[in-house]
Amino acid sequence: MARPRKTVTLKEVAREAGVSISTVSRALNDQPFVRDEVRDRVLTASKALSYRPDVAARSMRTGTTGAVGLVVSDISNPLFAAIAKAADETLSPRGYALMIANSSNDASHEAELMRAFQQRRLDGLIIAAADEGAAGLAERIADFQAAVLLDRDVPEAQADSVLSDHRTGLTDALQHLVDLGHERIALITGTASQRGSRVRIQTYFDACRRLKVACEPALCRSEQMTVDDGYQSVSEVLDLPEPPTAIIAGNNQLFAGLFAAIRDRGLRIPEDLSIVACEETELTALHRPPLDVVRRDLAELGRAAAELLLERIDEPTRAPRQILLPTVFEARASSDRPPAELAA
Amino acid sequence: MARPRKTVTLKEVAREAGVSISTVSRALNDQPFVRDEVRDRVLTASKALSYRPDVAARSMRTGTTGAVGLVVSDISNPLFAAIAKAADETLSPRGYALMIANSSNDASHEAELMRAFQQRRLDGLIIAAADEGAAGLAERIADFQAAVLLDRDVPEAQADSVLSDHRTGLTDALQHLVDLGHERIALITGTASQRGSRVRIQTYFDACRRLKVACEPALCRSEQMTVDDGYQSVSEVLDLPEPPTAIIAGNNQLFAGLFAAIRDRGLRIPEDLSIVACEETELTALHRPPLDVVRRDLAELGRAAAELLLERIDEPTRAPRQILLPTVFEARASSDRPPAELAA
DNA sequence: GTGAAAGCGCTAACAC
DNA sequence: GTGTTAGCGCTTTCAC
Repeated sequence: MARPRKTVTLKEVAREAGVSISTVSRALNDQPFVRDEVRDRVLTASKALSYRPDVAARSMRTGTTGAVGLVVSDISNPLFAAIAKAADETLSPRGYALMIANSSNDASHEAELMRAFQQRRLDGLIIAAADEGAAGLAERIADFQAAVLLDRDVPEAQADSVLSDHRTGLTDALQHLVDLGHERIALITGTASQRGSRVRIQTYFDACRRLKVACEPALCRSEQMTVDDGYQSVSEVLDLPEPPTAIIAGNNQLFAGLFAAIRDRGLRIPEDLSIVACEETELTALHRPPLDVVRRDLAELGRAAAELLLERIDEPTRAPRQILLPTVFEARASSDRPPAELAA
Repeated sequence: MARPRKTVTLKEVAREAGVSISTVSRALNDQPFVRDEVRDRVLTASKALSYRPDVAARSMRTGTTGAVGLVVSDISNPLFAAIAKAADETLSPRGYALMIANSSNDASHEAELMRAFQQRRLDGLIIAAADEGAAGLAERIADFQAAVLLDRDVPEAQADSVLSDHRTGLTDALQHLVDLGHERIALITGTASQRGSRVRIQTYFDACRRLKVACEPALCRSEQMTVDDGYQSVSEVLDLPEPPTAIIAGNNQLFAGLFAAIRDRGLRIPEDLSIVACEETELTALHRPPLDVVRRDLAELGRAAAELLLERIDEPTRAPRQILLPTVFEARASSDRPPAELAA
């Protein structure tokens, strides 16, 4: 079972440098009370043998590992890449390595991944949990010395969090559509077990009621978040006796499904149907006509999460903090007056 | 410095169960020679205290960590997500956790990440190196007990590798364009320090020569691989005295740049210009008209890499193996006869 | 300033 | 079958 390791240890460096193990340790860790001459000798020996400290052994003594984890619910979502990149760029100058794991939106796999990270004694965790209501999630989060929730709401976990203000962007989008004359607007969004979708649903009903437009449950779909789900939901909504004249997709996967569905039906944008995407992607950025979008700064999200985590690691007892980042609606050319008005 | 860890140890479980530490270890690791009654007692105690083994301590003894690393050159490339997912799905049933890290195509950051993984004594590494020619890369790879290269060529590393047969798909694409009557075809591809681009360049010149069409260096661009690079290269190629009538983009980022450039110039596809993308993405899949594409099975790539790695871990001395996976050209509707012929 | 030695949590000989 | 014990490589008292 035990696999051999041809690893250079402190002991060998010590022998090479002609000093004791503890002196090597001190010299290598920039501690005081080492003569410069000795320090040089140690450094030379260490370099010569290409010594690499064993993190496992060190962390057994110190309790720290210099690594933090990122668990994302869906790695195939390109948005996450921007977040991971920004987090990495914040953490790595501070000496932390970022380890990413993917739950594929499966709460039980996610639990396993968290356990794997926890057993590796990572110094912290940034997590976009698949299901905020999963049994034991708060405890699993609390197992970490430091944890930051990524646009998730798990009150019992008492963790720091970075949240997007989905309400503002979506409200502006709805206002824009209503201003154009739309009275039946559909929202296709993801599972209510994630904060983003929950807020969108709430916002949708609030705004529709306030703006005095159709506010029917049939026009607001909350499903899983795959492309296929989006396709299916859009199809059903368009088959309603009174179909909507505008559709908002709550995330990029659903938007891809929406896009495919209207393409397959031969609908023109925006003449036959107005559409709005939440999240900027390659598709929304490059399409002609330009597509209306509710954007947010994902790099800022990742950066803020990483910074919150670092602060928490430094100061474990501080009260949990939330950071709320804006979303912005950007009108482009995928919305227009509703078809009935256009015909008139 | 030392951060306290409120961790349940074997010792405490042993006390709780009223047995010795080693018995607990045996019981928990499904080893023989433990009475069922005792095993049950241990399991109960372990559960009651919610004992979690310390991977660092264990790995210090066994030399294994149960974790493997994946280093990608660009996490913002959605293709990698499919690979990572497939690799994860192969590894996790076998008890391995996959840790992903992103080099952002920066060879020195990549070296750091590899060091971080190596110091954590990961059992293996799957890597899509940013620069095949980076100094010391082969040594860094050899530092790992097991390593698999992902579509990269680093002969000195003597590692296993999973490669895509870029030649076949691209050759078929070129043949298709030439059959349509194109005589000036441009290739926009990435840095020659990665196998994929190198093969494409070679294939391009080989095929153009064989097919007796224009084969000028000015039509073959090898740059970095960002969207902006693609945009820039395409612009330059289209500004040539004799511009191409068809353009092939060597990856999805470059394709996005290509797409943006022709959109900004108001060129119609395929009437004004024929285009082919390497790699299927949201954009190529959803666009109207459907876009010609050179596809490959990314999940298979990830799966094969993971399997190769597992085999290597089990059998460290085996001779290195390569697996070559196909690419397929799929003609859709973004290629047509060249503009001159269409006008005729 | 430097070395000797303890011990982090665990597994694997080796006793019994 | 079960307990005792010796380290894995490292940091950190504590002597000197």
